[in-house]
Amino acid sequence: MNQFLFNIERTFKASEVELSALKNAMKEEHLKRNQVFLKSGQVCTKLAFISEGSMRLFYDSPNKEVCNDFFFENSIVGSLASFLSQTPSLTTITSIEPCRLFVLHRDDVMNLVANHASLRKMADIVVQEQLLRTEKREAALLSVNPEDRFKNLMEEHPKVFKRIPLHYVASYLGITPETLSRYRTKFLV
Amino acid sequence: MNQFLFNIERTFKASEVELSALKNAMKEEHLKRNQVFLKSGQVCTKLAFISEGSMRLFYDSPNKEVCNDFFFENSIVGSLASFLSQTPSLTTITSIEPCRLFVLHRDDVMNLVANHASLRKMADIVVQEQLLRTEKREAALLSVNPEDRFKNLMEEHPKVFKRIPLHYVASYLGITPETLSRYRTKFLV
DNA sequence: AAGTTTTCTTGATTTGAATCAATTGCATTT
DNA sequence: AAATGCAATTGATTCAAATCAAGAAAACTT
Repeated sequence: MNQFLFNIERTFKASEVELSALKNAMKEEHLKRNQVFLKSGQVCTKLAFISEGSMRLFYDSPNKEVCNDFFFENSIVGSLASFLSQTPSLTTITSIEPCRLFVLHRDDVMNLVANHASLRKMADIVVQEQLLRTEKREAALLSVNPEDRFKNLMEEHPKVFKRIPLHYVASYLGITPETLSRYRTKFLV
Repeated sequence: MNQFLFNIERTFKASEVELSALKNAMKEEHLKRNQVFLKSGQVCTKLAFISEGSMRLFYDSPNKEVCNDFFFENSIVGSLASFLSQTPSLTTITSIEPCRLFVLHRDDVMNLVANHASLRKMADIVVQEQLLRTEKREAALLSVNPEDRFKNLMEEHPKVFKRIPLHYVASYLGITPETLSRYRTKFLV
Protein backbone atom coordinates (compact mmCIF):
# COMPACT_ATOMS: atom_id res chain seq x y z
CA MET A 1 0.00 0.00 0.00
CA ASN A 2 2.82 2.40 0.76
CA GLN A 3 4.22 1.92 -2.71
CA PHE A 4 0.83 2.78 -4.13
CA LEU A 5 0.42 5.89 -2.00
CA PHE A 6 3.93 7.00 -2.80
CA ASN A 7 3.26 6.70 -6.52
CA ILE A 8 0.10 8.69 -6.19
CA GLU A 9 1.71 11.41 -4.16
CA ARG A 10 4.54 11.75 -6.65
CA THR A 11 2.54 11.39 -9.85
CA PHE A 12 -0.57 13.38 -9.01
CA LYS A 13 0.82 15.73 -6.41
CA ALA A 14 -1.76 14.49 -3.96
CA SER A 15 -1.90 16.33 -0.65
CA GLU A 16 -1.62 14.78 2.81
CA VAL A 17 -5.37 15.08 3.21
CA GLU A 18 -6.05 13.31 -0.05
CA LEU A 19 -3.60 10.56 0.69
CA SER A 20 -5.09 9.82 4.07
CA ALA A 21 -8.64 9.88 2.64
CA LEU A 22 -7.51 7.30 0.13
CA LYS A 23 -5.72 5.28 2.76
CA ASN A 24 -8.77 5.19 5.01
CA ALA A 25 -10.97 3.92 2.20
CA MET A 26 -8.70 1.00 1.36
CA LYS A 27 -9.41 -2.31 3.08
CA GLU A 28 -6.81 -5.06 3.13
CA GLU A 29 -7.94 -8.43 1.74
CA HIS A 30 -6.16 -11.68 1.03
CA LEU A 31 -6.77 -14.23 -1.68
CA LYS A 32 -5.42 -17.76 -1.89
CA ARG A 33 -4.43 -19.27 -5.22
CA ASN A 34 -7.17 -19.43 -7.85
CA GLN A 35 -9.76 -17.53 -5.89
CA VAL A 36 -12.42 -15.48 -7.62
CA PHE A 37 -12.31 -11.71 -7.20
CA LEU A 38 -15.03 -10.90 -9.74
CA LYS A 39 -17.33 -13.40 -11.44
CA SER A 40 -18.72 -12.63 -14.88
CA GLY A 41 -22.38 -11.71 -14.66
CA GLN A 42 -21.81 -9.80 -11.45
CA VAL A 43 -21.51 -6.05 -11.36
CA CYS A 44 -17.99 -4.94 -10.47
CA THR A 45 -18.39 -2.92 -7.26
CA LYS A 46 -14.78 -2.74 -6.21
CA LEU A 47 -11.30 -2.16 -7.49
CA ALA A 48 -8.16 -3.53 -5.91
CA PHE A 49 -4.61 -2.36 -5.64
CA ILE A 50 -2.44 -5.48 -5.76
CA SER A 51 0.26 -5.26 -3.10
CA GLU A 52 1.56 -8.79 -3.64
CA GLY A 53 0.66 -11.59 -6.01
CA SER A 54 -0.73 -11.98 -9.52
CA MET A 55 -4.17 -12.15 -11.10
CA ARG A 56 -5.77 -12.74 -14.46
CA LEU A 57 -8.81 -11.32 -16.16
CA PHE A 58 -10.58 -13.53 -18.69
CA TYR A 59 -13.72 -14.21 -20.68
CA ASP A 60 -15.24 -17.47 -19.54
CA SER A 61 -17.20 -18.14 -22.70
CA PRO A 62 -19.13 -21.43 -22.95
CA ASN A 63 -16.57 -23.37 -24.95
CA LYS A 64 -13.30 -21.91 -23.75
CA GLU A 65 -11.68 -19.41 -21.46
CA VAL A 66 -9.89 -16.55 -23.13
CA CYS A 67 -7.31 -14.81 -21.08
CA ASN A 68 -7.36 -11.10 -21.67
CA ASP A 69 -4.83 -9.78 -19.21
CA PHE A 70 -2.52 -10.37 -16.27
CA PHE A 71 -1.93 -8.15 -13.27
CA PHE A 72 0.97 -8.08 -10.84
CA GLU A 73 1.91 -6.20 -7.67
CA ASN A 74 1.58 -2.42 -7.80
CA SER A 75 -1.23 -2.35 -10.29
CA ILE A 76 -4.97 -1.77 -10.09
CA VAL A 77 -7.34 -4.53 -11.07
CA GLY A 78 -11.06 -4.62 -11.82
CA SER A 79 -13.44 -4.61 -14.77
CA LEU A 80 -13.52 -0.92 -15.56
CA ALA A 81 -16.32 -1.34 -18.07
CA SER A 82 -18.57 -2.97 -15.49
CA PHE A 83 -17.40 -0.76 -12.63
CA LEU A 84 -18.18 2.43 -14.49
CA SER A 85 -21.38 1.37 -16.20
CA GLN A 86 -22.66 -0.76 -13.31
CA THR A 87 -23.69 -3.44 -15.76
CA PRO A 88 -22.83 -7.14 -15.36
CA SER A 89 -19.21 -7.88 -16.08
CA LEU A 90 -18.35 -9.86 -19.19
CA THR A 91 -15.10 -10.96 -17.62
CA THR A 92 -14.03 -12.93 -14.59
CA ILE A 93 -11.05 -11.99 -12.44
CA THR A 94 -9.21 -14.53 -10.28
CA SER A 95 -5.98 -14.73 -8.37
CA ILE A 96 -3.16 -16.84 -9.77
CA GLU A 97 -0.66 -16.56 -6.94
CA PRO A 98 -1.81 -15.76 -3.40
CA CYS A 99 -2.58 -12.05 -3.25
CA ARG A 100 -2.51 -9.22 -0.78
CA LEU A 101 -5.00 -6.63 -1.98
CA PHE A 102 -6.11 -3.20 -0.89
CA VAL A 103 -9.71 -2.94 -1.94
CA LEU A 104 -11.63 0.21 -2.78
CA HIS A 105 -15.41 0.02 -2.91
CA ARG A 106 -17.32 1.88 -5.53
CA ASP A 107 -19.04 4.34 -3.22
CA ASP A 108 -15.73 5.31 -1.73
CA VAL A 109 -14.11 5.67 -5.14
CA MET A 110 -16.96 7.88 -6.29
CA ASN A 111 -16.70 10.04 -3.18
CA LEU A 112 -12.96 10.31 -3.45
CA VAL A 113 -12.94 11.38 -7.08
CA ALA A 114 -15.81 13.79 -6.51
CA ASN A 115 -14.04 15.51 -3.63
CA HIS A 116 -10.36 15.41 -4.55
CA ALA A 117 -9.03 16.82 -7.79
CA SER A 118 -5.82 14.84 -7.77
CA LEU A 119 -7.68 11.58 -7.23
CA ARG A 120 -10.08 12.42 -10.03
CA LYS A 121 -7.03 12.92 -12.22
CA MET A 122 -5.72 9.56 -11.14
CA ALA A 123 -9.00 7.86 -11.99
CA ASP A 124 -9.06 9.48 -15.41
CA ILE A 125 -5.58 8.21 -16.07
CA VAL A 126 -6.50 4.68 -15.10
CA VAL A 127 -9.25 4.84 -17.71
CA GLN A 128 -6.98 6.39 -20.32
CA GLU A 129 -4.36 3.74 -19.82
CA GLN A 130 -6.94 1.05 -20.25
CA LEU A 131 -8.10 2.65 -23.49
CA LEU A 132 -4.54 2.89 -24.78
CA ARG A 133 -3.74 -0.65 -23.76
CA THR A 134 -6.76 -2.20 -25.49
CA GLU A 135 -6.17 -0.10 -28.59
CA LYS A 136 -2.64 -1.44 -28.87
CA ARG A 137 -3.64 -4.98 -28.07
CA GLU A 138 -6.31 -4.91 -30.75
CA ALA A 139 -3.76 -3.83 -33.33
CA ALA A 140 -1.25 -6.44 -32.17
CA LEU A 141 -3.80 -9.24 -32.42
CA LEU A 142 -4.62 -8.17 -35.96
CA SER A 143 -1.24 -7.26 -37.35
CA VAL A 144 1.39 -9.29 -35.51
CA ASN A 145 1.69 -13.02 -36.10
CA PRO A 146 1.55 -15.38 -33.11
CA GLU A 147 5.27 -16.07 -33.09
CA ASP A 148 6.12 -12.38 -32.94
CA ARG A 149 3.50 -11.80 -30.26
CA PHE A 150 5.32 -14.45 -28.27
CA LYS A 151 8.68 -12.79 -28.85
CA ASN A 152 7.33 -9.38 -27.92
CA LEU A 153 5.86 -10.69 -24.70
CA MET A 154 9.12 -12.45 -23.86
CA GLU A 155 10.94 -9.18 -24.32
CA GLU A 156 8.49 -6.80 -22.70
CA HIS A 157 7.15 -8.93 -19.87
CA PRO A 158 9.46 -11.85 -19.16
CA LYS A 159 8.04 -12.27 -15.67
CA VAL A 160 4.77 -13.43 -17.19
CA PHE A 161 6.53 -16.63 -18.24
CA LYS A 162 8.02 -17.09 -14.81
CA ARG A 163 4.91 -16.54 -12.74
CA ILE A 164 1.90 -17.41 -14.88
CA PRO A 165 0.92 -20.99 -15.84
CA LEU A 166 1.79 -21.38 -19.49
CA HIS A 167 -1.63 -22.45 -20.68
CA TYR A 168 -2.94 -19.06 -19.52
CA VAL A 169 -0.13 -17.35 -21.36
CA ALA A 170 -1.00 -19.37 -24.47
CA SER A 171 -4.59 -18.21 -24.19
CA TYR A 172 -3.45 -14.62 -23.80
CA LEU A 173 -1.36 -14.95 -26.95
CA GLY A 174 -4.22 -16.58 -28.84
CA ILE A 175 -2.42 -19.88 -29.42
CA THR A 176 -2.62 -23.42 -28.04
CA PRO A 177 -0.40 -24.61 -25.19
CA GLU A 178 1.32 -26.96 -27.62
CA THR A 179 2.30 -24.12 -29.92
CA LEU A 180 3.58 -22.07 -27.01
CA SER A 181 5.66 -25.00 -25.85
CA ARG A 182 7.21 -25.27 -29.31
CA TYR A 183 8.03 -21.57 -29.44
CA ARG A 184 9.74 -21.92 -26.09
CA THR A 185 12.01 -24.73 -27.19
CA LYS A 186 12.60 -22.96 -30.49
CA PHE A 187 13.80 -19.72 -28.95
CA LEU A 188 15.24 -20.62 -25.58
CA VAL A 189 17.42 -23.67 -26.12
CA MET B 1 -27.39 17.01 -35.92
CA ASN B 2 -31.04 16.94 -34.97
CA GLN B 3 -30.97 13.18 -34.68
CA PHE B 4 -28.02 13.49 -32.33
CA LEU B 5 -29.65 16.16 -30.17
CA PHE B 6 -32.86 14.18 -30.04
CA ASN B 7 -31.02 11.11 -28.83
CA ILE B 8 -29.27 13.08 -26.15
CA GLU B 9 -32.46 14.73 -24.98
CA ARG B 10 -34.22 11.39 -24.71
CA THR B 11 -31.39 9.32 -23.31
CA PHE B 12 -29.85 11.76 -20.86
CA LYS B 13 -32.84 13.94 -20.09
CA ALA B 14 -30.85 16.95 -21.18
CA SER B 15 -32.55 20.28 -20.64
CA GLU B 16 -33.23 22.95 -23.27
CA VAL B 17 -30.30 24.93 -21.94
CA GLU B 18 -27.94 21.99 -22.18
CA LEU B 19 -29.07 21.10 -25.65
CA SER B 20 -28.57 24.59 -26.97
CA ALA B 21 -25.14 24.82 -25.29
CA LEU B 22 -24.21 21.65 -27.10
CA LYS B 23 -25.71 22.85 -30.34
CA ASN B 24 -23.78 26.12 -30.19
CA ALA B 25 -20.50 24.30 -29.67
CA MET B 26 -20.89 22.06 -32.70
CA LYS B 27 -19.44 23.28 -35.99
CA GLU B 28 -20.48 21.72 -39.27
CA GLU B 29 -17.65 20.34 -41.42
CA HIS B 30 -17.55 18.37 -44.63
CA LEU B 31 -15.10 15.74 -45.80
CA LYS B 32 -14.68 14.32 -49.28
CA ARG B 33 -13.85 10.67 -49.82
CA ASN B 34 -10.64 9.44 -48.19
CA GLN B 35 -9.85 12.63 -46.35
CA VAL B 36 -7.94 12.59 -43.09
CA PHE B 37 -9.77 13.62 -39.92
CA LEU B 38 -7.01 12.67 -37.49
CA LYS B 39 -3.46 11.64 -38.39
CA SER B 40 -1.54 9.31 -36.11
CA GLY B 41 1.12 11.21 -34.19
CA GLN B 42 -1.16 14.19 -33.76
CA VAL B 43 -3.06 14.83 -30.56
CA CYS B 44 -6.80 14.36 -31.01
CA THR B 45 -8.33 17.74 -30.16
CA LYS B 46 -11.82 17.20 -31.54
CA LEU B 47 -14.62 14.72 -31.69
CA ALA B 48 -17.18 14.56 -34.44
CA PHE B 49 -20.76 13.52 -34.65
CA ILE B 50 -21.26 11.94 -38.06
CA SER B 51 -24.46 13.20 -39.62
CA GLU B 52 -23.88 11.53 -42.99
CA GLY B 53 -21.18 9.27 -44.38
CA SER B 54 -18.77 6.66 -43.10
CA MET B 55 -15.28 6.67 -41.61
CA ARG B 56 -12.62 4.26 -40.49
CA LEU B 57 -10.12 4.27 -37.67
CA PHE B 58 -6.88 2.36 -38.22
CA TYR B 59 -3.32 1.78 -37.16
CA ASP B 60 -0.97 2.81 -39.93
CA SER B 61 1.97 0.68 -38.85
CA PRO B 62 5.06 0.65 -41.08
CA ASN B 63 4.34 -2.58 -42.93
CA LYS B 64 0.56 -2.57 -43.10
CA GLU B 65 -2.57 -0.75 -42.16
CA VAL B 66 -4.78 -2.46 -39.60
CA CYS B 67 -8.37 -1.37 -39.58
CA ASN B 68 -9.73 -1.19 -36.08
CA ASP B 69 -13.20 0.20 -36.54
CA PHE B 70 -15.83 1.73 -38.79
CA PHE B 71 -18.20 4.56 -38.06
CA PHE B 72 -21.46 5.52 -39.75
CA GLU B 73 -24.04 8.29 -39.44
CA ASN B 74 -25.34 9.01 -35.94
CA SER B 75 -22.21 7.99 -34.14
CA ILE B 76 -19.34 9.83 -32.50
CA VAL B 77 -15.84 9.46 -33.87
CA GLY B 78 -12.41 10.33 -32.49
CA SER B 79 -9.48 8.70 -30.73
CA LEU B 80 -10.74 8.71 -27.16
CA ALA B 81 -7.40 7.57 -25.80
CA SER B 82 -5.60 10.50 -27.39
CA PHE B 83 -8.42 12.97 -26.78
CA LEU B 84 -8.54 12.23 -23.07
CA SER B 85 -4.84 11.86 -22.41
CA GLN B 86 -3.74 14.57 -24.84
CA THR B 87 -0.97 12.32 -26.06
CA PRO B 88 -0.23 11.63 -29.75
CA SER B 89 -2.77 9.34 -31.34
CA LEU B 90 -1.70 5.85 -32.33
CA THR B 91 -4.48 5.68 -34.87
CA THR B 92 -5.48 7.56 -37.97
CA ILE B 93 -9.07 8.39 -38.82
CA THR B 94 -10.22 9.06 -42.38
CA SER B 95 -13.49 9.35 -44.25
CA ILE B 96 -14.55 6.54 -46.53
CA GLU B 97 -17.67 8.06 -48.04
CA PRO B 98 -18.13 11.86 -48.16
CA CYS B 99 -19.10 12.99 -44.67
CA ARG B 100 -21.15 15.69 -43.03
CA LEU B 101 -19.76 16.16 -39.54
CA PHE B 102 -20.62 18.22 -36.51
CA VAL B 103 -17.35 18.83 -34.76
CA LEU B 104 -16.81 19.48 -31.06
CA HIS B 105 -13.47 20.92 -29.98
CA ARG B 106 -11.82 19.72 -26.83
CA ASP B 107 -12.13 22.96 -24.88
CA ASP B 108 -15.81 23.08 -25.60
CA VAL B 109 -16.29 19.45 -24.64
CA MET B 110 -14.47 20.03 -21.37
CA ASN B 111 -16.55 23.09 -20.60
CA LEU B 112 -19.78 21.33 -21.48
CA VAL B 113 -19.12 18.30 -19.31
CA ALA B 114 -17.89 20.47 -16.43
CA ASN B 115 -21.01 22.59 -16.46
CA HIS B 116 -23.81 20.22 -17.41
CA ALA B 117 -24.51 17.05 -15.47
CA SER B 118 -26.41 15.33 -18.26
CA LEU B 119 -23.61 15.98 -20.73
CA ARG B 120 -21.06 14.66 -18.27
CA LYS B 121 -23.16 11.53 -18.05
CA MET B 122 -23.18 11.30 -21.82
CA ALA B 123 -19.41 11.63 -21.99
CA ASP B 124 -18.97 8.91 -19.38
CA ILE B 125 -21.21 6.63 -21.37
CA VAL B 126 -19.22 7.23 -24.54
CA VAL B 127 -16.12 6.09 -22.66
CA GLN B 128 -17.88 3.10 -21.11
CA GLU B 129 -19.16 1.96 -24.47
CA GLN B 130 -15.69 2.16 -25.89
CA LEU B 131 -14.36 0.06 -23.01
CA LEU B 132 -17.09 -2.54 -23.48
CA ARG B 133 -16.60 -2.62 -27.22
CA THR B 134 -12.85 -3.16 -27.08
CA GLU B 135 -13.23 -5.79 -24.36
CA LYS B 136 -15.59 -7.77 -26.57
CA ARG B 137 -13.48 -7.29 -29.64
CA GLU B 138 -10.39 -8.56 -27.85
CA ALA B 139 -12.23 -11.71 -26.83
CA ALA B 140 -13.63 -12.21 -30.32
CA LEU B 141 -10.19 -11.89 -31.91
CA LEU B 142 -8.84 -14.50 -29.52
CA SER B 143 -11.69 -16.97 -29.28
CA VAL B 144 -13.63 -16.81 -32.56
CA ASN B 145 -12.12 -18.16 -35.75
CA PRO B 146 -11.94 -15.87 -38.80
CA GLU B 147 -14.82 -17.55 -40.60
CA ASP B 148 -17.14 -17.08 -37.64
CA ARG B 149 -15.98 -13.51 -37.20
CA PHE B 150 -17.03 -12.97 -40.82
CA LYS B 151 -20.43 -14.57 -40.21
CA ASN B 152 -21.01 -12.54 -37.07
CA LEU B 153 -20.18 -9.32 -38.85
CA MET B 154 -22.49 -10.24 -41.74
CA GLU B 155 -25.29 -10.80 -39.28
CA GLU B 156 -24.69 -7.88 -36.93
CA HIS B 157 -23.54 -5.21 -39.35
CA PRO B 158 -24.48 -6.13 -42.91
CA LYS B 159 -24.18 -2.51 -44.02
CA VAL B 160 -20.43 -2.70 -43.51
CA PHE B 161 -20.25 -4.98 -46.55
CA LYS B 162 -22.40 -2.67 -48.60
CA ARG B 163 -20.62 0.58 -47.84
CA ILE B 164 -17.02 -0.22 -46.93
CA PRO B 165 -14.36 -1.33 -49.45
CA LEU B 166 -13.81 -5.01 -48.81
CA HIS B 167 -10.07 -4.84 -48.26
CA TYR B 168 -10.77 -2.62 -45.25
CA VAL B 169 -13.31 -5.11 -43.99
CA ALA B 170 -10.76 -7.89 -44.45
CA SER B 171 -8.28 -5.92 -42.39
CA TYR B 172 -10.88 -5.38 -39.69
CA LEU B 173 -11.55 -9.12 -39.60
CA GLY B 174 -7.84 -9.91 -39.50
CA ILE B 175 -7.80 -11.78 -42.81
CA THR B 176 -6.55 -11.16 -46.34
CA PRO B 177 -8.83 -9.76 -49.04
CA GLU B 178 -8.54 -13.09 -50.87
CA THR B 179 -9.87 -15.00 -47.91
CA LEU B 180 -12.74 -12.56 -47.45
CA SER B 181 -13.64 -12.94 -51.09
CA ARG B 182 -13.79 -16.71 -50.65
CA TYR B 183 -16.00 -16.46 -47.58
CA ARG B 184 -18.35 -14.28 -49.54
CA THR B 185 -18.78 -16.73 -52.39
CA LYS B 186 -19.01 -19.58 -49.91
CA PHE B 187 -21.88 -18.07 -47.94
CA LEU B 188 -23.75 -15.82 -50.30
CA VAL B 189 -24.13 -17.74 -53.55
C1' DA C 1 -15.94 7.13 -74.14
C1' DA C 2 -11.18 5.45 -73.72
C1' DG C 3 -7.69 4.65 -70.67
C1' DT C 4 -5.79 4.03 -66.09
C1' DT C 5 -5.89 2.64 -61.56
C1' DT C 6 -7.83 0.41 -57.86
C1' DT C 7 -10.62 -3.29 -56.09
C1' DC C 8 -12.21 -7.82 -56.23
C1' DT C 9 -12.16 -12.54 -57.63
C1' DT C 10 -10.34 -17.11 -58.78
C1' DG C 11 -6.90 -20.82 -58.93
C1' DA C 12 -2.57 -23.35 -57.41
C1' DT C 13 0.62 -23.92 -53.83
C1' DT C 14 2.82 -23.33 -49.43
C1' DT C 15 2.97 -22.79 -44.69
C1' DG C 16 2.10 -22.41 -39.89
C1' DA C 17 -0.76 -23.52 -36.28
C1' DA C 18 -4.51 -26.69 -34.65
C1' DT C 19 -5.67 -31.08 -33.61
C1' DC C 20 -5.02 -35.72 -32.15
C1' DA C 21 -2.48 -38.81 -29.30
C1' DA C 22 0.88 -40.15 -25.91
C1' DT C 23 4.17 -39.33 -22.53
C1' DT C 24 6.63 -36.93 -19.12
C1' DG C 25 6.94 -33.80 -15.41
C1' DC C 26 5.32 -31.49 -11.42
C1' DA C 27 2.69 -30.47 -7.39
C1' DT C 28 -0.80 -31.22 -4.16
C1' DT C 29 -2.96 -34.51 -1.23
C1' DT C 30 -3.37 -38.32 1.70
C1' DA D 1 6.42 -41.91 -0.15
C1' DA D 2 2.75 -43.23 -3.09
C1' DA D 3 -1.02 -41.72 -5.59
C1' DT D 4 -3.79 -38.59 -8.04
C1' DG D 5 -4.58 -34.92 -11.06
C1' DC D 6 -3.11 -31.08 -13.57
C1' DA D 7 0.49 -28.92 -16.64
C1' DA D 8 3.83 -29.15 -20.10
C1' DT D 9 6.25 -31.39 -23.78
C1' DT D 10 6.82 -34.02 -28.03
C1' DG D 11 5.51 -36.27 -32.35
C1' DA D 12 2.38 -37.20 -36.41
C1' DT D 13 -1.19 -35.49 -39.10
C1' DT D 14 -4.70 -32.37 -40.76
C1' DC D 15 -6.50 -28.18 -42.07
C1' DA D 16 -7.33 -23.38 -42.85
C1' DA D 17 -5.58 -19.29 -44.28
C1' DA D 18 -1.53 -16.89 -46.45
C1' DT D 19 0.97 -16.33 -50.32
C1' DC D 20 1.86 -16.22 -55.15
C1' DA D 21 0.01 -15.27 -59.60
C1' DA D 22 -3.22 -13.80 -63.00
C1' DG D 23 -7.44 -11.88 -64.57
C1' DA D 24 -11.90 -9.61 -64.31
C1' DA D 25 -14.61 -5.91 -62.83
C1' DA D 26 -15.43 -1.41 -61.03
C1' DA D 27 -14.41 3.22 -60.37
C1' DC D 28 -12.13 7.21 -61.31
C1' DT D 29 -9.54 10.39 -64.62
C1' DT D 30 -8.94 12.84 -68.72
